[in-house]
Amino acid sequence: MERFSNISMAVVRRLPKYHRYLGDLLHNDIRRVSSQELSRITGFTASQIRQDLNCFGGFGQQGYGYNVDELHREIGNILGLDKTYKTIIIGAGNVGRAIANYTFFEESGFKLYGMFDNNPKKIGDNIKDLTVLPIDEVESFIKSNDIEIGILCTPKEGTQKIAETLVNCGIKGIWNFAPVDLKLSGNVIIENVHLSESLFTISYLLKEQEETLKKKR
Amino acid sequence: MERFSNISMAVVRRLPKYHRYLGDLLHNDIRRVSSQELSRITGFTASQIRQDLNCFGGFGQQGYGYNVDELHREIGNILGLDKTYKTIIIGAGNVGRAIANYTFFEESGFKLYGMFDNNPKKIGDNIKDLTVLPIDEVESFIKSNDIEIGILCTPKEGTQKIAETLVNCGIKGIWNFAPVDLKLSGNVIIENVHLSESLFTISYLLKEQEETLKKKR
DNA sequence: TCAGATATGTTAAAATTTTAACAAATTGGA
DNA sequence: TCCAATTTGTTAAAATTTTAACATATCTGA
Repeated sequence: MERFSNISMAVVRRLPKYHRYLGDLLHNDIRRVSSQELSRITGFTASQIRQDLNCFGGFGQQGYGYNVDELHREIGNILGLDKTYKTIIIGAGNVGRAIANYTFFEESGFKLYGMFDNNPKKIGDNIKDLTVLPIDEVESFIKSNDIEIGILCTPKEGTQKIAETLVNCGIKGIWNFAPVDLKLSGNVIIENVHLSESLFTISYLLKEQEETLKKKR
Repeated sequence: MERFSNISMAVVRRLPKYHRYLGDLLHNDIRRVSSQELSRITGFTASQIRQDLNCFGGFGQQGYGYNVDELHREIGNILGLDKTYKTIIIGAGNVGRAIANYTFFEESGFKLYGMFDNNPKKIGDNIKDLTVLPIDEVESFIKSNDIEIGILCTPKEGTQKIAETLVNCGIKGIWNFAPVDLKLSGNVIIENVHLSESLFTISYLLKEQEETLKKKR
């Protein structure tokens, strides 16, 4: 991924974990934490944690550590969790429905405004408090509702085309569950959840482990 | 992740992509491909592709390139796609149901043998051709059916405990959709799908991009 | 108030990952 | 048959990421 920022993706992908663990600490009324303790909890090295946090500023205090509440809030801000985002789901199949009903989604500031499908059997279905709309209406819907994020839960085939449509409508981010790598121009953010690749990785690791265990014997 | 193999996770995570793109080529009756062409398609550098493939053996031929069919098959074998795996799903909520109905899952050799939940309202539900069983029965079920992979679609709270149970029953791999990092001893493979972290990453990137665009103006 | 303990921010080193370079092998057309 | 073009496998360099080291600041208990 080509980006302008000097923060590496490796760091970015650790931020949500920090946020989650700090939330846990907060939940347990722990007010103060050192990088060493965070290391014990998260499994990252203390050095890495300090270095990561320092990308965004000195949140800690020498001799004391980090204030849990403050750090949790700061990372939340860095992650943009203070904002809310308007979203739609394309594809009202199993995955689309699961995301629609995923409570964490709205808890994190992502508000679902609409669901779309091209299958006449699904159009008109009620999912949560929404009615599935025909895909033809997606362009006008995005424009009139200022939708920022599109969630693609479509089968492989139509996905590239619909993604292009979304980008043309000015969508800013795409959460892609379809097993394709989208080729899109412009400044759109793409975040893939490639379940098939995740599965294949398990398959590989299981096979690898079996072979290593075999050799050890 | 600590592993015995000298193949890095970075390489492993690219293998499913190679496999997918080679499948596409095969589907289009393309018999031969160079690392340069693969680079164009996949977005990885030709150098990286050659280096990755060479971790597993010399599949290509100088002056010719790679035979698509052969390479596709070889990578499939490396990924262990020739095998089948017996799986169960824990948690018959939205995510659990989506996975159960995810056709790609069974196409890839993962056979779903059972679904479990602790909610009396869900126990007895029919999902696909399976009936949701009470979680108390999971131990005996795993042992008597030689289940190899457990798919955790449970809420945050109970997940660590149920994972420990699975490991004690001899499960080999866990596909974890719960927003927790499992702490497990032994040789069990853990593959996380942390949707919340994926969401937060989008949120971060959107905010970052907005700020960069603002500066440019 | 003082001194040892603690723990950050930061710089430097080590490790890993990616990219580049190129020799050697093969292809394919004249 | 021969030669230029192609393309791999492999080695070396560059870039990135992680880990270690340590000076400096703050805390805490006596």
